[in-house]
Amino acid sequence: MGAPKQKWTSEEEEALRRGVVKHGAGKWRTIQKDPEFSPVLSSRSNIDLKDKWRNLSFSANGLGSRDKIRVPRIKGPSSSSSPSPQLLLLPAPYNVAEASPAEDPEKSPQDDKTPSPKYSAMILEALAELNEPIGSEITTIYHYIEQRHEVQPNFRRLLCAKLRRLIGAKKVEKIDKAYKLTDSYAKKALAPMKDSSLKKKDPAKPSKASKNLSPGVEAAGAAAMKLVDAEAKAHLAKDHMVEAARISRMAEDTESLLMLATELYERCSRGEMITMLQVAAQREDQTHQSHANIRSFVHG
DNA sequence: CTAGGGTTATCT
DNA sequence: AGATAACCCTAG
Repeated sequence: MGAPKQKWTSEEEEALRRGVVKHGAGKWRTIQKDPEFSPVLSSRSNIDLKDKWRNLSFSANGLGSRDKIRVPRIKGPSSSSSPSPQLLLLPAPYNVAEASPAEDPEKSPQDDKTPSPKYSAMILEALAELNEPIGSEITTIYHYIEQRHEVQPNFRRLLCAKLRRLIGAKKVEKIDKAYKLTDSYAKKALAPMKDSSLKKKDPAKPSKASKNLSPGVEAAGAAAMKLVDAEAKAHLAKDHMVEAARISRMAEDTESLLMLATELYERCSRGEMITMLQVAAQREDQTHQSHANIRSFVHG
């Protein structure tokens, strides 16, 4: 079968564009059947057209400009004056004007701690944090990382490749559609926590901030946490909660913390996510009133 | 049949 | 390793 990979030719690409202009995006079968483009696109299936158009769209508006989220209209409908046959080729992704490598004062070569986001680390951490015995679905991992770090629109595709690489490195195991840390790697990851207390690689690590919480508070918090975690947006909530706690630095106050959890719980129950800054702000504003509410919540 | 998620191959 | 393009699979 030797069909290594069939790259799209300029003719095919243009035929596709014209087809979309003529019939509209989504009518792949129609375009492919149209005698006008049929000869050129004979070796392409309707699905191929769709996929190609998707790639084209992402490249066109993914990085350069996000004005039009979809359908990069090539030409106006009544343009019969100057066809300009080959000016249709897209200028490809406009890289967001990367600064010249000549000077970069803020970048010190010696500081190699975080040269780049390091996707591998993010994935590994996500997997470790999720810690699902059956493994984590790729979309779950994606969402987890998405809220933790700002990612690009093509990150999803990247994730796939990354995962595959990690599997090759025996760090990750794939079970059906789920990904999980390999046993050996998990051990290795947990082992070095014996004497390396100076590990401040990630100061924003959640861990357990609660120390002297009263039973009631702890239970309520755990309950809220659990419930939230069950939802799809759980990762978001969890992390944001921790973040908020950090920002406010009033986490020591058990009631404050509970209040946060309550807020989160209520919001999440309604199905939407909110920015923690808002919650934090609200919290400060209505601290006094909240205490009463919290008590009611705990007892009721 | 189409839309979208997921996978593999190939190029920087 | 990061990114992109082509390809495959499945739900609606």
